[in-house]
Amino acid sequence: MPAGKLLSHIKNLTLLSADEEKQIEDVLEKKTIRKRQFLLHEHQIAKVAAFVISGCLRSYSIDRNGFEHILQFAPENWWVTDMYSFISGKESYLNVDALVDTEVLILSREDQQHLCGKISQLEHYFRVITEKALVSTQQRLMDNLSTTARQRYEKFCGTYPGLINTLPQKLIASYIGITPEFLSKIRGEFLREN
Amino acid sequence: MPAGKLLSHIKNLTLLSADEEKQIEDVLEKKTIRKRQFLLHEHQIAKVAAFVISGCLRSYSIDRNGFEHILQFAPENWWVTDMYSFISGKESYLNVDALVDTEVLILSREDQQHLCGKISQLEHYFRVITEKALVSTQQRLMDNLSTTARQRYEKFCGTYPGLINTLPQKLIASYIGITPEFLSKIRGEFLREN
DNA sequence: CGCGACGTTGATTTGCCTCAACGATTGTGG
DNA sequence: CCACAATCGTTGAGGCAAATCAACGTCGCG
Repeated sequence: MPAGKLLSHIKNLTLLSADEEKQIEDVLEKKTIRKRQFLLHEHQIAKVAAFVISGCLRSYSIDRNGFEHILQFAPENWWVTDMYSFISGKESYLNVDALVDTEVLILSREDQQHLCGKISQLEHYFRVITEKALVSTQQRLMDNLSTTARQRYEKFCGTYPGLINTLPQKLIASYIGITPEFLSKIRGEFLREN
Repeated sequence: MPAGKLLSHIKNLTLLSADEEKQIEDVLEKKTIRKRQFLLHEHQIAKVAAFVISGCLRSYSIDRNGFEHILQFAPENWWVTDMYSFISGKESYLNVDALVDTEVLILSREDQQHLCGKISQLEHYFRVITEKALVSTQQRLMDNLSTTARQRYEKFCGTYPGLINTLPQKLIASYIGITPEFLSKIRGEFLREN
């Protein structure tokens, strides 16, 4: 039952009847994305969103100078897509690829909209998780406006202790918005203090 | 009929019966917020959100050095609150105040949740506008990670041509994440080029 | 009128970037 | 299973975008 993890995730926030569960399961497609493979390329249309069952994806953009900026890591139990493209139907500006071999459930925007019209608990679920995503993006934005690179790194360590030792530092640097070299220097200081 | 603007806004995205409109109107409270008055102070609990009928609010945080960082301007037809506090019930970290005399409709989280349970079109409305808010916050975050102050200023001018000549430059600087002095210098260059 | 916020401008400082060189680690083809 | 390339992390020298600090003119408002 590959959809089990997602159904549990939904049922943490609301209730579903057995019939509703079945309707949801029926539209989901399980998929494996191998390390370095893409779920979505920029300039494509993001017709689907992915729920991560195991592994880890990331979404990122590439700026005009060729630098990557990571918007989101998506480990177990996270959704990921290019939300802009997903809701507008226009070209995405994000890439989504796998940091390790990853299993996901695929849900198309079309199926999502259709099901949300039929199952009000599902619409509730998506409203609530979108609200949470908004809050965390807002807080990250405010952090970027008000704190130094070092403070952001310390906060990242506190918030994602699990990812620290898994991810290449390159990716952490990209997420907190600095160069890998500068992150290395911050960590240097850091160690020297203890 | 003070709720007219909000009902129109909802009906741009979905359909409402006359009875549903009435239920919504019944829980809304109209309020006037004079220039420099607060809708919400940090460390309070954000029990309500506000929909702006006329005027303009802003939400902002104050960092440990006493500097303000503007998260959002809320002109006509925008919602504003401290989303973090609104959904979690915990202490807010944002302030919301009025830049000019402003008329708003007040909706409590309690009423919102209750009505969304009864009127599925309303839940749909809030899901959709939350998705849009998420997209615009994500794009602003990516801009802050990948562009220079000058590019952000030019983009701001393009995106909010209406606000440029209304707002003190101080506030624009705070929104794009630079000091007022540096914004002044950018504008200096800018003028000298034309 | 006079005070206090605002915008401007210049001198100096600083946080972070750029570029370059070097080991260490990973991974890959033979 | 090894040799070699590619990628990653570290370190240092130098540079640049933006912050800081300070002085000054202007304007709106009590």
